[in-house]
Amino acid sequence: MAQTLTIGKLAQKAEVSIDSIRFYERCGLLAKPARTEANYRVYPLEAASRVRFIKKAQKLGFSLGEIQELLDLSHAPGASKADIKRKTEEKIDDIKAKIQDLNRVLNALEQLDQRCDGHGPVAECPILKALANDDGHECHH
Amino acid sequence: MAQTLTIGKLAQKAEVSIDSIRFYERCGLLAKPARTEANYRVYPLEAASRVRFIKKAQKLGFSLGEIQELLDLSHAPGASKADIKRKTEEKIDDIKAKIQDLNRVLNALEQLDQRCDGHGPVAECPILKALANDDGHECHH
DNA sequence: CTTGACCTTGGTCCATAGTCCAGGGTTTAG
DNA sequence: CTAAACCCTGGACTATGGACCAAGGTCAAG
Repeated sequence: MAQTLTIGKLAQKAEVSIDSIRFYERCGLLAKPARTEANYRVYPLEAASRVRFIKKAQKLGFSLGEIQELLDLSHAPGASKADIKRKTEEKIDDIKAKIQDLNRVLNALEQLDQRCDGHGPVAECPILKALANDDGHECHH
Repeated sequence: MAQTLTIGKLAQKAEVSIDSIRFYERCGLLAKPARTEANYRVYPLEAASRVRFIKKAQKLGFSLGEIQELLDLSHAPGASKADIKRKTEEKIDDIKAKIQDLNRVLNALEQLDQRCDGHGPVAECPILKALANDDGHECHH
């Protein structure tokens, strides 16, 4: 019977909120669906796969804009696997760069943390001192 | 002569924008400064250290809200070094968690990437297929 | 005295990915 | 028939960290 889905059923099947589905539609990630007489959205069953595609790609670090590019490519007649692979590898590099940034920050924080024994009043805190001192900025007159 | 700074000079010394300084003031990170007759903000020289404190802490991953907590602690009479050390360690854990999340995403992306040889039309792309298939969702009827 | 550089307030706007709400109409179960 | 559960639109709101704007006042150099 249910060859089609209402927005609520689709949301349930794809495990997202109704609002998200309307949002994806506004962004162009989801095609505008057919409507009933009463102006209700009517989705084919395959719409659930599409929404889950979006969710999975999001979990892999792709933004909605990037996901749209992936979906566009997947329908483009001239597109090749290399195009998708390239986008994947760009994202990989992207994430590696973020990890490196975070590792640098982590190292800096750990070094500060080691300098502080955690005993005594805040006035002598080496962490605060490190943040407060003006290394390399005050002597350019 | 210049025992004090205008907002423009302060911004220049601390290497931030004028807008940032006003923004920090609105957020309570920077005390409201004295004013001239003409209603210009007048800062003591030490204000530059304070602004640079904010910038450095930001580079270490602290949000403005967290920085305000650090600054509050640094002036609280009962605060101890342990309080600062604790906040630092919380941030360390925070960043470690982010790195782990990113590493998980990275692994998943790299596995997908390896599955694709990069040759041929997009229709057979294993990456898109992996995102499109409905593992573990379609069979609960 | 005029020009340009600086300062003021209060407000809007950006990206991101939605959430929530009001004020309607519709459909379904009892 | 009625109440609950569903659907519609459009707009406002969330957090973050500012950037940018208009329209005006002020200050220093030439």
